[in-house]
Amino acid sequence: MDQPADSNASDSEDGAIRRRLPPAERRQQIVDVAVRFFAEVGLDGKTRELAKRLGVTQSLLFNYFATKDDLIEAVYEKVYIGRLSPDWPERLSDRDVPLRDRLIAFYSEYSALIFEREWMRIFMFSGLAGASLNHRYLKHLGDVILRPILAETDALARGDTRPTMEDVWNLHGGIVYIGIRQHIYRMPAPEHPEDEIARAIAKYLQFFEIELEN
Amino acid sequence: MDQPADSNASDSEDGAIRRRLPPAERRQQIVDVAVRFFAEVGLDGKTRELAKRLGVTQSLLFNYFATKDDLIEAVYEKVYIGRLSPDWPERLSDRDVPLRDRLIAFYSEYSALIFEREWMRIFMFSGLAGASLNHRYLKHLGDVILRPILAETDALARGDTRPTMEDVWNLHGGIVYIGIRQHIYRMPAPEHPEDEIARAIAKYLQFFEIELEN
DNA sequence: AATTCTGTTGATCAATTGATCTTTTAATCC
DNA sequence: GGATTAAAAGATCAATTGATCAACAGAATT
Repeated sequence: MDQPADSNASDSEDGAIRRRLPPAERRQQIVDVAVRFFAEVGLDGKTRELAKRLGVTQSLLFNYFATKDDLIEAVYEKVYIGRLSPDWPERLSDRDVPLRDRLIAFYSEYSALIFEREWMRIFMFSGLAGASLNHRYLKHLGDVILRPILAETDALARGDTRPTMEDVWNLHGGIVYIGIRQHIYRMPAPEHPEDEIARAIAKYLQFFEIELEN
Repeated sequence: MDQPADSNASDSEDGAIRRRLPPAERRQQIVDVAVRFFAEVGLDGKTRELAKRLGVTQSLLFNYFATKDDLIEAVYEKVYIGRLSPDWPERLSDRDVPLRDRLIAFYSEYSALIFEREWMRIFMFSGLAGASLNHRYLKHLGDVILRPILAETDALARGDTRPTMEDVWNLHGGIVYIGIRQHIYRMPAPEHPEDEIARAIAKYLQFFEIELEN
């Protein structure tokens, strides 16, 4: 029932037994499972249940993380790290490409990253808990993504109403809310989020009378 | 320090001592404080800390609620009940008033209700916990508010792109996201949310080429 | 094959937590 | 003013929880 009698216990790609992993690998495995676990049940999830999911003793966790908070910190980092690739500021500012295309390119890629249950929920849990990483992330997002979007919009806006930072937050929020509905509230998702993203962007650009070719 | 020696301990409007309240009043007081408490620390907040805030013994809570879950259920109800006044469907459908005015009226009133820390956070906590009240609320919102908005928009839209339910969710999400930023992520809020709401609505209507007077 | 090394287990601790129950005491009734 | 009622306190239970530590066992080394 448990596992075929494989004399060598430490292989079997994603099997169950494999005891005695090298530390780096075990640590990574713990963090991977912890991300899914805490994303599902919240940061108050119990170490014993996490250990059960890992097929491992609860005490083993404390060989790799001094405290539960340390483990959660590792979960944060695993989830937050690399979520915003560093070349987006310049790609968003590349005026050889129409702004609409830049925005669609960004939000298509970005939404593929964040419309993901683990990210979305851990981001929300950590936000509610007031985690500093959350604040830093949002500040970074504002500085590095939304502010350039505002600058580009402002450069192209033709109407008499100038775009503001709040306009960009509104665009952003409307898009992110798709993921919130799906993963936080577990409501049915739109079939083609890309289409909704494109529409949101069109709405945004049209408001400032920015033509498609600019 | 604690309280002037008021021989009758049970008055003093919002003072500290007043022991021995009538049950209905005590129950209400517990729920009121519990709403603020759980909104702040999450639904895993401990009964002992809640009791301390009430200036009451922990065991007293269980004289009014059989279990902690019962208390949380009471918190849900207190927070959810009456959040959507029942006359909005017709007010949103009153074509004697320009759609823009109807939308602004609704979202001004609605945002005043939901841009509130307790509501926003408990809604999010309960959403993450998968509470059924949360699902019911969102379904209700969709049926009773967003669907009429869609119908009204569709009746007035002049362009060749027809509005969809996702467009309405996008409008809604963009507005709600203001509150999420403020109360979940604790970011600085826009000074005049009403202005941002009006702008979001303008964006929405303009996309479907709906004039201000319609 | 024996030895060493270390990843992992199992037992256990102390603090915490939801919940129960007896006792106390403030308010009401006669 | 003393008796009665029930709201609240206080003590306590059993289960849970994060964390510790000695003992075990799988793999590498010699």
